[in-house]
Amino acid sequence: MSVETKDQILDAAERLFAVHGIDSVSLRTITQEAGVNLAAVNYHFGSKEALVTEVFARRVGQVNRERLRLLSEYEARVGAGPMEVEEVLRAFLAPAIYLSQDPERGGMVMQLCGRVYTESKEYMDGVFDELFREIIERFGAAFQRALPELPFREIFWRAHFAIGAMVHTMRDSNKLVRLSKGLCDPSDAESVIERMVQFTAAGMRAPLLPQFAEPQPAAVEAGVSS
Amino acid sequence: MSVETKDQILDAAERLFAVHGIDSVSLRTITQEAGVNLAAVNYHFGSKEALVTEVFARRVGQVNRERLRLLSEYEARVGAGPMEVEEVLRAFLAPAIYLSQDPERGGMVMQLCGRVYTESKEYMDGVFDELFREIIERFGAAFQRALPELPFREIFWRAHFAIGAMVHTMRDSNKLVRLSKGLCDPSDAESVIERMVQFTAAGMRAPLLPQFAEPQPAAVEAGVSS
DNA sequence: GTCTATAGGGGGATAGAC
DNA sequence: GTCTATCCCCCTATAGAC
Repeated sequence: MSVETKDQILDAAERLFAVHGIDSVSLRTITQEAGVNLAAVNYHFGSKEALVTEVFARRVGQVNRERLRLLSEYEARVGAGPMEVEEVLRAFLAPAIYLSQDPERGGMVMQLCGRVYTESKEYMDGVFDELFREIIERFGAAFQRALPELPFREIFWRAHFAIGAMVHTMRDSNKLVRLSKGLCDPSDAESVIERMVQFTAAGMRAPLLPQFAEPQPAAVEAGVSS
Repeated sequence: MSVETKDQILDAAERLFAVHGIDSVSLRTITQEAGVNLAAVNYHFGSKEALVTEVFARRVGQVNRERLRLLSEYEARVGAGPMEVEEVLRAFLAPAIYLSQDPERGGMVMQLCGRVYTESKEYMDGVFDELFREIIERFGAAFQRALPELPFREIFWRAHFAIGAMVHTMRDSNKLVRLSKGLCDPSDAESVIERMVQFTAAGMRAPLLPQFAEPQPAAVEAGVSS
């Protein structure tokens, strides 16, 4: 059936991209790994670029839906009360890291998701923006609510740093193990998530440096001077 | 002169790798950009892999020497006194970020250095380890001294997260500008460094979660029970 | 939908003249 | 040290039979 072939190609491509990177993997290798014919890629996807985009969109879409589900769940739980930045971060970070425990994929997905961010091509910018539009809106608002005193620009910067910590861990766990001579073990997703939440939450809460404070609104200054 | 040709190739390769990535850039493109003959690459470097390794080693070596210089300077300044984690982080982060102000390279180096970490190939593992051996030793000790209550494993994890924030910023400043719709401006290296030091220092100082505490050494337990 | 065969281009590396 | 010319490989994409 056609759906099977398409999925076999997607699965094989995902596996190979995760290990070797995008540019290094040829359609020949993918179709061989998938056990399908070379021409099937162009029949089902049209081009290698389109295949790459679908591989990434499939997994990122899945992760982002789970992120939004967790955030909605937390929003329902706190109601109108205050938000904890740890919980917002956990909703964002856990779905990506947690996939590494998927027994069917043996830790490959973590690397794959890391590559989504670091190797995304220009031709994917449109898809990428669309996949993250709602994420940015919803999580931006949640961070703003958890850290009301922080200018939005600083929230964006700090979220960017947090994403960097996440992506780097997803991509380069091999390097971490090697450089730490085995001291750090990234194979236990839950403890990775806890460490990451702890680190990034502290970073998000860091005091605001005066040079990055918002300029005072005119109304406030007027009130002081009058 | 031969040195000129070699450097022209290195410069052109660095510039092209920074923009397009390693696998996407051919030797033909590099030699064309450098204004030298195609065969010159194999004459001077032996292979594309060797060229790639030299491009990266040249820049990383330069950054790492500056890191060690700044750390030594700070160590001399504090003498036997306590160390501030901010200063250790600044010595590590600033040299990489600061290069983006190099007027001769117009911000390309930030991307290039980002790729050094995220696209380093297996064949570079040996060179990579050698380039970072002294960095890990010296900065590991400095962090341990600044955060004496933290188990070394946690220092390693947190430094890994900090490196992730750095690398992500170096590589993907375009995406940050685009997704933030211009709100975040990574072109001012000094304010990027300050934000990054602030974020990562807070993360490094985060309280130790009980499940990650070191098991008590036997001598201490013996002392308590006796 | 799936295959074979091939077009058509670009890649890294090298031999050998200068 | 530098060039030209070329070998031989692998790539994506597609035409056309089944």
